[in-house]
Amino acid sequence: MEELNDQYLQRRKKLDDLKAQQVEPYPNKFVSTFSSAKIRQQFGHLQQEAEDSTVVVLAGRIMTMRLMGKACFATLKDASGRIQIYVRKDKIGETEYTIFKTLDMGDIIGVEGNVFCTRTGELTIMAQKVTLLSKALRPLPEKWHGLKDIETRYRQRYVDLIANDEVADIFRLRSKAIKTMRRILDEKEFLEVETPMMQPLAGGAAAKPFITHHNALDIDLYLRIAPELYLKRLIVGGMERVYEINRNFRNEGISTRHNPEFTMIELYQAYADYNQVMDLCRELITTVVKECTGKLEVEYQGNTIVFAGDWKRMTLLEAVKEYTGADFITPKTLAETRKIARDLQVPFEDQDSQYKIINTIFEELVEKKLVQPTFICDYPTELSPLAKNAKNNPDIVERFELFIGAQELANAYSELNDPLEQRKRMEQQLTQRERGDEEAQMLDEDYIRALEHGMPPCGGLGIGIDRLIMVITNSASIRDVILFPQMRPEGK
RNA sequence: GGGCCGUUAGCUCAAUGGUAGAGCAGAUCCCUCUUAAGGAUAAGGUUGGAGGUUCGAGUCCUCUACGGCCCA
Repeated sequence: MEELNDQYLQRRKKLDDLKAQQVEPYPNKFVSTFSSAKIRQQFGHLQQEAEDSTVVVLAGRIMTMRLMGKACFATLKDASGRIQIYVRKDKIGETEYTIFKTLDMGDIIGVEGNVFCTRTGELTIMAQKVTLLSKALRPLPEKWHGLKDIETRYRQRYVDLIANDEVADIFRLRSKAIKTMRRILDEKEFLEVETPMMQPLAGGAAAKPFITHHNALDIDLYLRIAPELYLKRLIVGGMERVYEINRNFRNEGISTRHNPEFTMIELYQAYADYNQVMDLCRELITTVVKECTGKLEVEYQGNTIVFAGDWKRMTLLEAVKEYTGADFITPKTLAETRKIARDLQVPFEDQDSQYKIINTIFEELVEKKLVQPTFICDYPTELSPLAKNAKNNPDIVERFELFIGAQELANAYSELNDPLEQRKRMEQQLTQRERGDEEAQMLDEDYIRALEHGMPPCGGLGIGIDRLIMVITNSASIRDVILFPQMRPEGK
């Protein structure tokens, strides 16, 4: 345990004193009848110096105290907000007041009393009774500046939530966004399902997995990098419309946009193609933005993002041409492609194919410019082993990615349902894997067996929930929208 | 992985290479309409860690831990 400071010791002493006076510092339960928000709602009409005789019971954490001899104003914080209480010696009694005076900021108390409005117009509870519900042994951060230290905010999110009211707002919004998505999909008769997080093969995306071990079976298992292949097995099974909202795990770097575990919604709709999925994607996001922010415009990191109206749609090659000037719509040789990449100062490997280089150019130079909602379509087949070919071009698949605020928010395609083609693609991935591409996909024989039973034509979509929440809460870092972001362990 | 920046009291922040300070919080006292309450008094530090340079290091150098930003 870390060294104990004076304030901790002081509070420990107060704890002992309370026990000596037969005051239970950690009682089992407390029944409250009001929240701070409910009090504001029900008594907010009270004029200055007006009073209501209704008795309210409320619990919360003491955030500030203004002690004046025989009376004290304090601010309580509960899940719904803050409210002032007024504790007077002549109202609660001498012994009780003596105990009250020993309480500290950070302590959790219950208050019983009636509501009035002060001379200065602040809605306040006149306490008739105060009950200690939990003694806090550690001091609160500074009451005015809150907790600023970013490292402490992430490592000790509980302190962050106590000290900085706006933090909980972000997570309330996050919850609302997810509920909204569930509601929309439920209305469309999608079935919410849960598929394995621990998989014998990590499929469905190009990413490095975490590996764990099952002792009884004595096998290694992967934490999933995507639920895709399982959800599509359900489409084979006839579920027709399914979605899953849960964590994926990717064993990669940590940045303002990447956390090793992150939340995705993935959905699959039988008999749909990527164009229908595109409409659904837009509906989901605009509805979430509208219901969470009340508007269809969002300020994000200095830009105004407009969700109303049609969203820009362009092919990958069109986007590369528009934002870099490099024209691959007119076919180029590999040598010409390499030269263009060098001229644009985009790095590539000798074994990279032409489309891989074009994709790198896109990632390096184009993504950062896609601030307004933009659908990028028609990806190269070799980079999309689970997507169905475009009708007239075997090099291209029916796929789109959605970019908002210069980051990828969604990925979707018309799902490949030809088992023979799927086997060929997975075998190509295996070859790339053997050549050292750790992110190439694995060959999943059971998945191909499932396709061999016949999967209806199907559209699939994945939306990165964390990044969507970043946009609607104007958060610069993914850590601001994840309650407990991954951190290196504290060295002691 | 590379570059830059940061780490000082519980919290928020100061401090030309020359005695480590302030505000809040905490302690004691005064105070029954305060709201960053107010007034008085006293206290609170191994400056992230380990080395080094120097008469003298929070400050300069090296290493290291953790974090932030940018790049890959």
